[in-house]
Amino acid sequence: MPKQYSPTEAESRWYEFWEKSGFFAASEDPEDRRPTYTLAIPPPNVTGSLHMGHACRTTFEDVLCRHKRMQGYNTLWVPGIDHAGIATQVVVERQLKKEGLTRHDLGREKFIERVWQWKEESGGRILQQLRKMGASCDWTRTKFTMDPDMVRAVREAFVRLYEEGLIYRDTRLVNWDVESQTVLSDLEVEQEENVEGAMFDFAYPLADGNGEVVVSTTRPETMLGDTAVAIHPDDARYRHLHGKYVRHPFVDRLIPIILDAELVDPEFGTGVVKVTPAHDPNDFATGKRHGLEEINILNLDGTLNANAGPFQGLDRFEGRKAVEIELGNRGLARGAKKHMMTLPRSQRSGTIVEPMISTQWFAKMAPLAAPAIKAVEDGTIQVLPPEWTKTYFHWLRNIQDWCISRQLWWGHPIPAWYCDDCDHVTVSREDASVCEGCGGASIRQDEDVLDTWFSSGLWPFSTLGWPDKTIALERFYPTQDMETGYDILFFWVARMIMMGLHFMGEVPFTRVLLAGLVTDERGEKMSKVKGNVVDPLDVIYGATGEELLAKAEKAGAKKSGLKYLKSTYPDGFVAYGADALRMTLLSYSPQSRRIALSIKRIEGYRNFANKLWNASRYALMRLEGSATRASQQCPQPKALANRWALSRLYHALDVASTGIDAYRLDEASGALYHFVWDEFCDWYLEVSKPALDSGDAALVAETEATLAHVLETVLRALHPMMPHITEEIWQRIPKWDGAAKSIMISRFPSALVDARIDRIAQRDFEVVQAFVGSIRTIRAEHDVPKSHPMPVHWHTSDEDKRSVLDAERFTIETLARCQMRFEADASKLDDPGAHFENAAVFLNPGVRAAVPGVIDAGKERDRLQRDLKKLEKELGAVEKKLGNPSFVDRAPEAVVEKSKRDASRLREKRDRLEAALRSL
RNA sequence: GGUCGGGUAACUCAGCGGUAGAGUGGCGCCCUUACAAGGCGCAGGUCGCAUGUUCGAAUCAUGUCCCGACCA
Repeated sequence: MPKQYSPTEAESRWYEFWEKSGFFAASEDPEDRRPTYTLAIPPPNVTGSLHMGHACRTTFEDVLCRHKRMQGYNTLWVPGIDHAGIATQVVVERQLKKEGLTRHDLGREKFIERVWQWKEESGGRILQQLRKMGASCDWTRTKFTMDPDMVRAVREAFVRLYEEGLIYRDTRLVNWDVESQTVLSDLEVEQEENVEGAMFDFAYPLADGNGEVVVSTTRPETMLGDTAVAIHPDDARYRHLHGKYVRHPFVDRLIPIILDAELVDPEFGTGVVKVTPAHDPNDFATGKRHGLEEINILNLDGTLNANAGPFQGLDRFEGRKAVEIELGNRGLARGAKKHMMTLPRSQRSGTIVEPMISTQWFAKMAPLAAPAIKAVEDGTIQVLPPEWTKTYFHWLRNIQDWCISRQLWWGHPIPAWYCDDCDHVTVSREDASVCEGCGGASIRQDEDVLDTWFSSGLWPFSTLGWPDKTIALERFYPTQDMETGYDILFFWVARMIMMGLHFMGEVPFTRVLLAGLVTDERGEKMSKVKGNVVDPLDVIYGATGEELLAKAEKAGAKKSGLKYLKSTYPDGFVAYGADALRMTLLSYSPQSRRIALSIKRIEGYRNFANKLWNASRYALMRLEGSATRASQQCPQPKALANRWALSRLYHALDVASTGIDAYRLDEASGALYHFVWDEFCDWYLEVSKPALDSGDAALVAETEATLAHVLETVLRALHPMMPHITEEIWQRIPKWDGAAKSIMISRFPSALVDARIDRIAQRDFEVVQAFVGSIRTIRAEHDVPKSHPMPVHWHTSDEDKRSVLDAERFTIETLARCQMRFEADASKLDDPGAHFENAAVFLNPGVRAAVPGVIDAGKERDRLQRDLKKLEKELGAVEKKLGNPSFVDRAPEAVVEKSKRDASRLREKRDRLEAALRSL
């Protein structure tokens, strides 16, 4: 085995082995009686390529799946991709543009063919990339939301909801994306806050020629669609205007002055509000209240239409300018001032969304939301971390109907047909050829498609074969966990719950696990423009600084972004490997909403992988030539270190299991990390050296057995988190007959079965550790070279400690490079200065010692005084506490007792330290 | 405007009523045959601020100041 572990080659080799061996596949065998564990992947976009968010999701999910699989569950992790309506259409349209074409040149059918062609060639490469993370998905069941069976499920769902009256068509004010030229749901509109804009004032002349009213707006062009001017009914200033009209300066229209207490805040601005029912949500509602005319002034591409009169044909922003200028020309402009505002932007295209009146399909949400609320309220579905339940409830309790139609070509067509001869709308599972209403044959299908999230909402059951009653559906629904980023709690999780409950009558999963968003190490959102995107594949396989820069530049990073990149990662990344990345992502608490990924941290876990690798090298070297093999039975050693190792293993396994079950993967991975590094490597392996070299056959045998056992067990425990390296090592470990072919299908260890708690061993070993530690400190502080022999005169009046230290003498002497001499005469240590020349002293609980001939008195005095100071501070705090009568009276007895014990221990130590100082 | 987070060592974070923790970084000594991607040791914090509850507060409550997210 080489000194350094190199992940790149090993990772792909083992991944291929697992996949080929069929270890990822879930079983539908009717004889298979194992309990199931199912998790549906949040399907990434077909246009997507792996980013840290995916890497994070994948790691968490893979840990959960591998853990359950190793625990004997029939585990199904359903993979798949989402057809991502707008995103995909944009990608293909961009491609066409390079050829000088638009989708309209091709026509709908050809365009869709083209999208499929693109999908086959370059879509879904993310599924390959997920494999690089080690994802143990059942790839044989990979689904795409546009697959024929998904299409059928979507149709079925649509038709049923329609039949139940939960889907309807209506004309209302919607969010229009002029760039993508489609409607958006409320969720797809993002509010950009604190944008500096202008509040423009202008006057409407009164129709009777007796004056004017001044109104304010941030969107002057909308005045072209004004159909009222509103004032507050109680506003004394404008009482004379009641019942009057103003005249529109550009289009021939008389506009009524209406009274509306809801819309108008008399304190704001002039207290007069222009009303544009067709282009503003509040005005729309006002229009409904007053029966106002709704005048649409925009074309679908955002240019002004014929209703804009002289301004027809101008783009909306040109129109704004032109209206301002023209109002100025006519002497109606009344000035403008800066105004901070919030702009609605399309999540997809980024363009400013225009409220527009349009006829669309909607899904009624309230009846679907009620059971979804209940499922979380009554605990059928558990949300972790639990803080999110409040957000979930808030959204569902205030939910608006969901606009589900989109004016795209790529997506699930809406299965509705309109008749030329009558008003009937035919909604049907099969493609319709005649009108259901009049039987006429001249019908045409709705041209719109469904919101992508509509098909995603069916994911947990559509992927299992719904609407058919398949074996898979029967067996694997409901699934257990849904793990995803909190950013799609509404988009997806809530909708899946609603759909699952509605169509299956059962929740789609019993736990929702929400993780934070991955950001750069400054906590800023990763973005191509900022140049701070860390590509998981670069982390896994390595990339030079130049490669990173070139990539960021190509992705459109700004200068400042490139500068940041250059200064933060000047040398790029070495190949850290997927396991190191996984461990890093796991180490962040799921409570935190931000995962500020730091390369340094990844490096730390790469080092951990290397540490594990070298520890294994050591163990394997020691086991070579021996008949000892790792066994499934926990050894029952007699030697202290071996018992201690098994006891610490117990603790680590216990925390790891509890952590995984509670979705505290940070705690689980942390426990194993610290066990491996701080206990197994730092102590146990060191202690095993003298034991294995002792020549004591019994000791050698039990140490070998323990060494093999602990290593093999901890590898299995680590496997869900670091699948590749654990397999690479595990395969080399001599094991029991009939061991599984792969660690991934072996049994996940349990503290009770595979380890052995031993409090006495822990207590005793701590004495050894403290002793060794004290000597090391003295050695380091006094610059005593390790070659220099260090006689240690020690004493204890505690029989247990005495026998531990005697028994472990050889171990301690090896670890601390010292010679232990028991000092029977305790008084010598009361005044070490009198009996030992230039002695350093240390005081461990119950054990005192002097190390002669090592010190510079001045340095030792400093050291002891430093210790004393620390000690006195501690003691002071405890004594103060004990001196407080109400503490002694009111605090629980155990706490008081502990404080008393602490106080006497500290006092004793202080006395001895003072004695040592005096005797210097 | 509403809701929810967060402000702990130089950095990134954990802890969330009983004497402040980790990783990274810093400093010193070591190329000791598992590992320099390492070992050993050391130094760093009045836990945003202010009040309160409590025998006891980083931890609970109230207020306040910053930062962030989501919703309107």
